Amino acid sequence: MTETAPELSTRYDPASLEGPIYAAWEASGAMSPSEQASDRPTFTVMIPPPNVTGVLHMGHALNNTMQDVVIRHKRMCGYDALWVPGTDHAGIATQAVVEKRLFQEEGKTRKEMGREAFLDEVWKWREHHGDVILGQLKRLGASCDWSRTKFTLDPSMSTAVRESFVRLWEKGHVYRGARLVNWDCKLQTAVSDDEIEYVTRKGKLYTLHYPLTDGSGFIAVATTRPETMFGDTGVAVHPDDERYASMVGKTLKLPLVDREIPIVADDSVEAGFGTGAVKVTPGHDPADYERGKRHQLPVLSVLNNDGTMNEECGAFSGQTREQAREAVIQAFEEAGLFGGTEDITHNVTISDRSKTAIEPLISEQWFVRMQELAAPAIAAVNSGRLQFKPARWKKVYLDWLENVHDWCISRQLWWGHRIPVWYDEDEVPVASIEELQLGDPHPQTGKPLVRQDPDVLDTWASSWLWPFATLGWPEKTEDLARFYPTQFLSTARDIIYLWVARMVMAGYAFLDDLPEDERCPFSTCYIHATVLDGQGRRMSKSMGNGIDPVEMIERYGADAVRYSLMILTREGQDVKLAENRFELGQRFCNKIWNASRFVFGHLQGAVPKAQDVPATGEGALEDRWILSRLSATQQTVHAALESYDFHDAAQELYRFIWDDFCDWYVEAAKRRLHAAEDLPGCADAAASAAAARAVLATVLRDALKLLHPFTPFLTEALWAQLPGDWRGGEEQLMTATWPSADAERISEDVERDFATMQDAVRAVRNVRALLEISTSEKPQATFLTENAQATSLLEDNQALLQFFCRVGEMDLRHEGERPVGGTDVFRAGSVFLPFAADTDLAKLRDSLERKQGKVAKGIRGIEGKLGNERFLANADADVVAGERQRLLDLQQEAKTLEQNLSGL
RNA sequence: GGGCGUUUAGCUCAGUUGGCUAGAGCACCAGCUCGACAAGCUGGGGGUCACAGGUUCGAGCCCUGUAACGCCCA
Repeated sequence: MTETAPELSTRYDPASLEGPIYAAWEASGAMSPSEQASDRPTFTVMIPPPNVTGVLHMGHALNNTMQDVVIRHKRMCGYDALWVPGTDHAGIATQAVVEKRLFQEEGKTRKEMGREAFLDEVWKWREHHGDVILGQLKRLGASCDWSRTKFTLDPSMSTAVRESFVRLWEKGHVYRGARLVNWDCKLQTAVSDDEIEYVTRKGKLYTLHYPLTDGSGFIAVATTRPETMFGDTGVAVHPDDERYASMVGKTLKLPLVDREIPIVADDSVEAGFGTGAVKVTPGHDPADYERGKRHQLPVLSVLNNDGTMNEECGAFSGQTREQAREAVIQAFEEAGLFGGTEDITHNVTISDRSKTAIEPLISEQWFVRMQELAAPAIAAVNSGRLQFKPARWKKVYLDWLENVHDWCISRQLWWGHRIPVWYDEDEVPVASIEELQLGDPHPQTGKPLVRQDPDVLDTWASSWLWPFATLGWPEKTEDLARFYPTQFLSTARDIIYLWVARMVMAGYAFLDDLPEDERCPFSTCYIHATVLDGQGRRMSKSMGNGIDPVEMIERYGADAVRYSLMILTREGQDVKLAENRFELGQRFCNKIWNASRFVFGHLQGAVPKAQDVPATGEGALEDRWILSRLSATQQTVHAALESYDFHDAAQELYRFIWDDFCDWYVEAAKRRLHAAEDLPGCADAAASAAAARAVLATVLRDALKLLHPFTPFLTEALWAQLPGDWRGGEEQLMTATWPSADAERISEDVERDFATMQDAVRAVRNVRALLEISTSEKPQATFLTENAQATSLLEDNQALLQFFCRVGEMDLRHEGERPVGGTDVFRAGSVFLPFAADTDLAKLRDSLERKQGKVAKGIRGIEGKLGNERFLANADADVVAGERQRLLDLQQEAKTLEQNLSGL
């Protein structure tokens, strides 16, 4: 008799299995939905495209595991499941990476190289270093349809981007103009409001004295940026500030440039900040820009695009901002106009990309008018067409859309979708989906086109088309008809407005030939947890506190990483991760592996048949019990997956596999399997063993299916070991059918009876431990129950009880003399094991007394309730009945404990 | 300044519409070479549910306030 299949080692070894299994999945083509549309419903997930330059981090691992769990579940449920993968060209990031490398390795700058040569280099770089992350997703087990992989700069995506731009242009949603934008001086491009962050830094507040033109003194202005004074076109004070009331309306002579500027009163000035008077520099500060507008002050730009002072700054021109700051202060000191320095902490605006200070700068850029596009995206959430999970993120989404600003979509970069606008010699623009040639006549003016707009579009201007451009839009493809709108989008909270809101806007803006309720690009937006390190800090490259998922996959296995992430991440809550947390999944995988080895060992040479499984309501108690638990677990897991409660599903599987199946059913089955071996030729024993084998096979088969979305490699490997009959002709688990619960098998009575058995076993084990009875000893045991019913339950399952308790002769009764011996209570009575000559009663007595204390406390609590008339009057009848029953149980337990103790 | 989240065992976290003696995993203590698994098995100890009020017959859960930590927006 072989207990285990020889090819299965005692430890699960993921490294040797994962590669071939993934290759087999790919070769099978099962990661793609069926070619032809059928009556099967579709289920579509679009991957949030990672940067083409990126490598997998824990956030990706978490997010993509969830998507894979969803897509595998749906695939098994019979959907035409499609998960579209791809990458994002990440304009600024990618260009910066290649620019840096070219400069370091070859000493070249992009400007020296020219646009085309530089772009060639970026494409080459992408060819060799891009899409690493997609390979890493395969390591994780992601079952994407790789045949549909998209890149946001693919020709089909370019077509979509041009189409969208021209449509917006034609409807007047896109415009060009000079506005104050966030300027990244290092990368020398505009960035949108969403690509900047605020950091609190220590800085200095300088006081400068501006003399009044009428010679009646000066006004002291407080500023953190003295060097921008060349662009000052006014000074503002609060209208209620009495200190300055008499000065409002007068003018000042701006030092160093001798310009006359007015003093204005404006509500936005904080009288308590600095001196209460602030310089107004509309060309270099968003707040001042607004103030300038309110008071019709001119806008003056004093910086070049690289952040140096421009020709407006006279002798200071050409200096850097830092140099100019020092020089200006010195000049003010020399002129006797410097009022001193104060240390402060203030917010500095930083570019997400270059991490350098953002310079607000007046610049000619392209913008999208957002308000009108936002309206249907707002309605989508309000109508329930789009659901957020957790729901609270709806508010974040709506807050942004309801206060949306126009979107600066042009970037002064080369890597990206070039703006499809051409100009004639009079600078009259025209937007075109088709590539226009210089020299061609302008469609409206007829004059020759002399240049194309040099700028490219913001990367999000291609990403926002992702849910449908990946399916072929603007072509009316079959894919688009079949798979749009999608069902599930899972992403990080920090791109709710950068990406999620814009995708919804785009769906409504561009898919206008679809009915209203089919335009929203997805029905559920799942906002996943943020992965933190063991100390609760965000994982970041600069802190070096990240955990590399690929390294974890290599150490613990992909399934362990996936499963750990799923069970550790509760919905909507950040997850703290340390490397050793993956041991949880590793141990669970190993448990599944070994439980399967046990089952396979007992199926070899004696493959049970489906009809060996006892009919509903028949068979051994443990059979009925585990089949009840199996169906209940199927229901719970399925419901949890349907509502995207990954933690709950993972938890329930853990409990079922480890506690119910391994600790109880497998152990219980051993008795019958061994009995059949020990009694060859005994028909009853053989039948009982066959039933046990059939139940083992049933539970394992369904458990592997239920586990598959979470631990796909392990379960696929084990599936291949399951006897063919039990695979039901489904050779590949990935595409096997999801099990449906047999509700008839779920029985409260059976579960209650088995729980009584478990409790009796625990009581015996506890006494054995207290009396230090070794496992090899088989003492006589008495089970004194409360009533005949309990006794007959134990009698019916006598052999099982004896096996679990490792006892010899058993005395089962509900009346008669109370034996002397080591004792504990269980939910239907007491157990007694005989004392040995040298038994130390202290531990036993201590244990019983502690229990007595707890029971007494419980009784007091319930008596208090039941003695309260208002409780009896107000509480639900079943709650009162429950408390009454509970009191009886506890009183019984107290009485038993009392008797048992006095018997010692 | 506004918004959101968190606070339950030494650690990481569950805890359903308010109703059993508040649960799990890890860690800890004691004992096990048990015919799948020592990445295992068995038993055990461990909690003033952040704090203060309130509602209720009854609060970890609902309400008000406070504190600490974290995130987002301006």
